[in-house]
Amino acid sequence: MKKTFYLSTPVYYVNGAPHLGHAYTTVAADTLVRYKRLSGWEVFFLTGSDEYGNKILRSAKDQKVTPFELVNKMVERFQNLWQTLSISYDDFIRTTEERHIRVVRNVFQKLLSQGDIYKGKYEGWYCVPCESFWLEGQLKEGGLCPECGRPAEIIQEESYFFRLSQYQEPLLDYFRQNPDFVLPRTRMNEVMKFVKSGLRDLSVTRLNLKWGIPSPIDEQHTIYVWVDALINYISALGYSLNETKLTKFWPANVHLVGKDILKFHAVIWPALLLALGLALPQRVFAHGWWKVNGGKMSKSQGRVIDPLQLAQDYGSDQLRYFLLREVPFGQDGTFSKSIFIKRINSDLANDLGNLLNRTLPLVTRYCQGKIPSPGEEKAEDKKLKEAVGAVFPRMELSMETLSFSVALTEIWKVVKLTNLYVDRNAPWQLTGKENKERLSRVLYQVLETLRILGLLLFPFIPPSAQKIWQQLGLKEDLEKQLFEKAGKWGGLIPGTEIQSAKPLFPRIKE
RNA sequence: GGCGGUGUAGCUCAGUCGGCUAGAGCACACGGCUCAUACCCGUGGAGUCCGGGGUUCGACUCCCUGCACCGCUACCA
Repeated sequence: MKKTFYLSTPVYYVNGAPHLGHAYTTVAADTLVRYKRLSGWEVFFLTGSDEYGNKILRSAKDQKVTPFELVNKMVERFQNLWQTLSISYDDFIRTTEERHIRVVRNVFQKLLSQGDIYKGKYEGWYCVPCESFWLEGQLKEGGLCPECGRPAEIIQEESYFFRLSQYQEPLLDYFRQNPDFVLPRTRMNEVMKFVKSGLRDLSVTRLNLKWGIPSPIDEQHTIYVWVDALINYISALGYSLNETKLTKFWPANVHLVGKDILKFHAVIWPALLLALGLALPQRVFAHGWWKVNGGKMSKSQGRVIDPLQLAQDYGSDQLRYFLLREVPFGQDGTFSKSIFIKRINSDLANDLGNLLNRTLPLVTRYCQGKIPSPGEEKAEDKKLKEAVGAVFPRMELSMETLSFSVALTEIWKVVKLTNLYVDRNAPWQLTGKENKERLSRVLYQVLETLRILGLLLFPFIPPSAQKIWQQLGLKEDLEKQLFEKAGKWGGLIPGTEIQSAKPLFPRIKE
């Protein structure tokens, strides 16, 4: 039986258009699952949309549409972006779907009946005009609402609570036994500290919120959006309805999240799972943010990057590559057009694209456009071949910890080495009859390396990798390959006709 | 305030157990090549390794201290 791999992105809150951060999480997720598929795993890759809550209600009012019309429109934009970015998700779950709502209500009911959810009173600062609760620390000086600036007041309301406090010790036990549960490590420390400092029970319903899932026994109370949203990870697998997929894929191998929503995934979600008697996910990975002009991305300050626009202007693989290569996954990064363009030109156009594009014409010219036969292997040939082979174990190591930039650096070492190999062996000088065999060997070496590079790069830049294969005359679908077979040196069959060279990554003029 | 982290070439960062002239990529300068997307290859310059003190035969690496910056400190999708 195949090993299974279940990876999720968050369900994205669709009160606005997707921005670079959404693209970042999803591209990273897609790359990881593509890598796993090539490694022979059976993958379930889930993404989706979170569609309830006050903010959406308000956005809808502002735009004079119904909330449902708003989220439908936004979901379409997200899905359109995913298609543009070659995102290969297996399922897209919307929290407004019946299959999700039923599960959320079942979960609520179960927790209620076993005493993990109880009825109590919630007390807090409340702004009446905004209909929002605030924490004391969030209020502006003088107890003013941070949103409208009017005074907030303390009110009490009935609410259902989840006994989060009960799970403090079990959570800590789990953390201690799985020190890599949260990555990067510094985030694990933060979570650990937070839990140690004491957990309070969590209010999991809101009164009079009209855009949400009503609790099963008390329709006045709407289930708190976070609880609703987190459950998507099991509702998509049919928890409490049809559990075939749940049995197969649960627990999740990785929940990929932005660092802003780490605690929900590393504390509240595991606690809910413990209460439900389900296994805990293996890993939660919190990645960093892209900063623009030195600050956090924000609409009000005009610091929003539209990933769709970038993909349309410069290419979707170019964007995928940049996001994963430029910054170590987990750290914050800086986005600017000029950094972006430099990276693309230097790595994709000059190093990789040009390698392919300088080699193919030689094959056309000296080998009648056909893959030559390898012939005798010299020491330097062997060196290149071994360097190519060495990438696989290194890549496995780095992908294990989601170190995409490291994996790409490893691949690029081979790209550079191959360019060097071409220079050293100068195939364009091996034109005489006496050199024919050597010429064949040299070109075969480079072409075969390019074939394997295509395979290695497929998780990162899928359509471009496929184009590399096409230009090499390969007709197979990269999606259906396995590292185990296709990663073996010698896959190119001499005599195969190559295609004419076409620049893969045109240089971008600044 | 508490806890955690960071401070290394112009820029972004690597530097495992403390050990010979501190590294990479990009940028810059010069040279080579001319198959190619004016590309690729080679050579080179520069760094008080945040400041101060200590341990040690020896510290970028360990300890103390000062400064600067960043993160977390629950109901913000």
